[in-house]
Amino acid sequence: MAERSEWAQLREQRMAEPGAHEAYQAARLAFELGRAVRQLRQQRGWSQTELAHAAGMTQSAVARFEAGGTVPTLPVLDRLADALDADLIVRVTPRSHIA
Amino acid sequence: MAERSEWAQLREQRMAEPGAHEAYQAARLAFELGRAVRQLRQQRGWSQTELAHAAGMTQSAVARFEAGGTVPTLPVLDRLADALDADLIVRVTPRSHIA
DNA sequence: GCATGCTATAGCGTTGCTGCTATGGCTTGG
DNA sequence: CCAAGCCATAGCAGCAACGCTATAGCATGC
Repeated sequence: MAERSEWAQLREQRMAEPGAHEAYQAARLAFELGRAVRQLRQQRGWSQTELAHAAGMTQSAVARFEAGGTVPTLPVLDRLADALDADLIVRVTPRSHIA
Repeated sequence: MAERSEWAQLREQRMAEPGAHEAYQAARLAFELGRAVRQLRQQRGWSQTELAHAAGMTQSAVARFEAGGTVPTLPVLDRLADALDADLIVRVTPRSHIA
């Protein structure tokens, strides 16, 4: 874990900055979504290449996304979810309990 | 309703195209999210300008988003939700029931 | 009439995600 | 050893969302 990818380091720097609460949350979201998708994919025994094809993208895009390389856009998330026979749920709900 | 904005027409065209299932879903999501945010904002009795300021953006950005003008990105949604004291929930869950 | 406040659009520069190809490392099987 | 498959990155073009200013429409109040 000594050396990391370019964007992984950049993202980490961002998250460490003082007034970066928003960007931090976004990066965190990207990370967790990536993990969720990876989990679903592996549960189905699919390779990144297979998922990529099913979702209309390339293996590199899947890899980048799963690693949290970028904050994905909703269209992409939707296609991935669809390929995985999953539902994409996006909601803005009044805060019930403070994090 | 005879004349519409540029992007409203563009988006409608996209949604009408034959093989545009994915883009259609994205546009739909944008629309519903916009409505949800607008509702929350109005519940608080805020103007677009006030919300914009609280979320670190301008009134025009809020208006464009609420009208479904663009498919919002997760960072923006997060900031809006935060300004509205709301939680942004994004999840990819295995399909429980077919739509 | 005029001023004020709220919302909707237009136009434009900037940023960042997407989509792609190509490559390298790693493991497994022949 | 070599081939094949999987995953991670780099580098680049293209494009859509963002962020902004300015403006117009439409009410309301003076």
